[in-house]
Amino acid sequence: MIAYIEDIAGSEGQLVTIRGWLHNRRSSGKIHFLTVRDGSGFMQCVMSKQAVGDELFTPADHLTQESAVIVHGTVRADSRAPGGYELDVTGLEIVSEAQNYPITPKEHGVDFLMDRRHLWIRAPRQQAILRIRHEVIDAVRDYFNSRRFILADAPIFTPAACEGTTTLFPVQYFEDNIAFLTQSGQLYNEANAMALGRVYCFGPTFRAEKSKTRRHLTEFWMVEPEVAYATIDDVMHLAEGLVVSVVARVLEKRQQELKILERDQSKLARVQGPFPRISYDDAVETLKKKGLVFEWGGDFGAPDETALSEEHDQPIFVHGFPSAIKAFYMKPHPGRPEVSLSVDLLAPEGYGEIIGGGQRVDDLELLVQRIKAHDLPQEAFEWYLDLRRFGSVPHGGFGMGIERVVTWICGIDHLREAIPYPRMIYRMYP
RNA sequence: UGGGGGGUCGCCAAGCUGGUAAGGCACCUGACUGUUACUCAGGUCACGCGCAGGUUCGAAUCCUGCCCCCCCAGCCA
Repeated sequence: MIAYIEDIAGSEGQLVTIRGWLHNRRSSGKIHFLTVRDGSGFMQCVMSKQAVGDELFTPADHLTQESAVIVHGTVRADSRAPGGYELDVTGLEIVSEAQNYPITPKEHGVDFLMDRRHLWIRAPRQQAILRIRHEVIDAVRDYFNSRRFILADAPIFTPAACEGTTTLFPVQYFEDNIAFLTQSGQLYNEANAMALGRVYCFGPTFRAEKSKTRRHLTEFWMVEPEVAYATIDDVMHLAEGLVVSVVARVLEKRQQELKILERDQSKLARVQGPFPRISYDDAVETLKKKGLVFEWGGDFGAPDETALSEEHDQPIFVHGFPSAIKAFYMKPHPGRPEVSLSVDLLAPEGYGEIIGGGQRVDDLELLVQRIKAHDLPQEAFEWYLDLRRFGSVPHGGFGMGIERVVTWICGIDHLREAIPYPRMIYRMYP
C-alpha cells in the first residue's frame, strides 16, 4: 500500500510503501537509519542487516543525500523516532542516485542558499514556512468566502499608476504600448465593490522601489478586500477578524511546523482581539514620550513602528494619518480634513506594518481636486471617477501583505524565506 | 541613493601590526545493531585568497581603482 508520511499514524503494523528522497543517513555497520522525506513529512526508516540480508543492506551503505528512493516496510510506533513512528524496512528501491548534493546538513551562508533556492526548499525549516504560507492563504480565502465576499481579481497589466507615488515596472505591451505591472488592485476593487458589494482580490503585486530591507520584495502577494457602504470602523473590524482568524488557523493546524521553527506560540496565542486602536495623534505623543524624534505630519519609519508595537502584545491599529502622506483616494476626516480616514495594522514583536487601508473618497468634486493636486492625469482616471458619478456610496477596504504576515507568524527575520522564489532588487535567480 | 560589514578549497571558517595559506564539514577507506548535524581511526583536498594594477627581496595581509553580496535607513504591504 502506497502511503504518505503525514498519514502514517493510522497505519501502525501495516506494510506500506513510501516514495521519496533520502534526507539523511546514519549508519552503525549492521543497522542503517535512513531519514526519508516524501513531501508530506520526514520519517526514520530502520534497516537491519540481519533482517534484510546483505544484498539489500550493502547498496544502502553509500546511498547519498537526496537520492530518490522507494521504501517498503512495516510501520511501528517508537518513542525514539523523531516523528513517533518509524519504518522497519523490508525493501528498498533506488530510483535515482543524487551526486554531491550541495546543501549538506552543515551551516551555509544566505547567498549560497539563495542561489540554490530550488533545492533549499527541501529543507525542513523551509518546508515548514511554505506549509504555513499555504495555511495562511487558505485561511484568508476561507475567511472572506465564508463571509460571502466575491473573489474578483484585478488586472496585473495596468495602463497607469494607481497612486502615482511608487515606482512601477514597465513592460512592453505589443508594438506600441507600455503597460505597468500592478502595484495594487485597489481602484479596480472599488469598481467591483460597486457591482458585487463585498469583494476581494488576491494576487501578485509589483513594486519597483529600490528597497533593500528585510521587509521588502519587488514581487509579493497581497489580499485586498473592498466593501460598499463600509466605514473606517467597519474596515478595522474586518481586518481584525481576518488576522485573528488566520493566526488561530495556523495555531490549530500547523503545530508541527511552528515547532520546527521554534516559534514562541504563546505570543501568537495572545492574538485574539480586540486590537488596540491608537490615533495617529496619540501615536506621535507616545513616540515623543519614548524619546524618539518625531514631528506631527511625518510617516512612521521602521524604528517608530517597532516602538509603538512593543507597547502591546497584540497587533495594533494606528488610524487617522495626515492626509498629506496618504494616497489621493483616502477620505478626509469630516471636520478635520488634514487627517484621513486611514488605518495601518502593525504586527507585534517589531514586525511592522502588515495591513494598510481606509475609507475612500466618495465625493466626485473632491476626488477630481485630489487627482489634480497629485499631478495625476485625469483622463486616465475617468473610469474611476465614474464610480462617483453613478451611485457613489461610502466604502473602504485594505490590503494585507501575505509574506509579511507569514514572516511574523513564523517568527523568521527575513521576508525572503516567506515565498518560494523571492524577487528582490539584486535577486532574480533561480 | 546614503551609512556600516564582508568576499580565503564544493560548504563553513582562522589568518589581515607583510615572511611563503590553520581547523571543521563534505568526499574516500575501515570499525560499530538504536542512531538523532551518530561516533571513532586513517586518507585525499587551495602554485592560490572577488577582479585589475601598484609598493616590496617577499602581499590573502599595505596602497589605488572596479565588481559582487549582506545589514541598517528611506519608500511601502
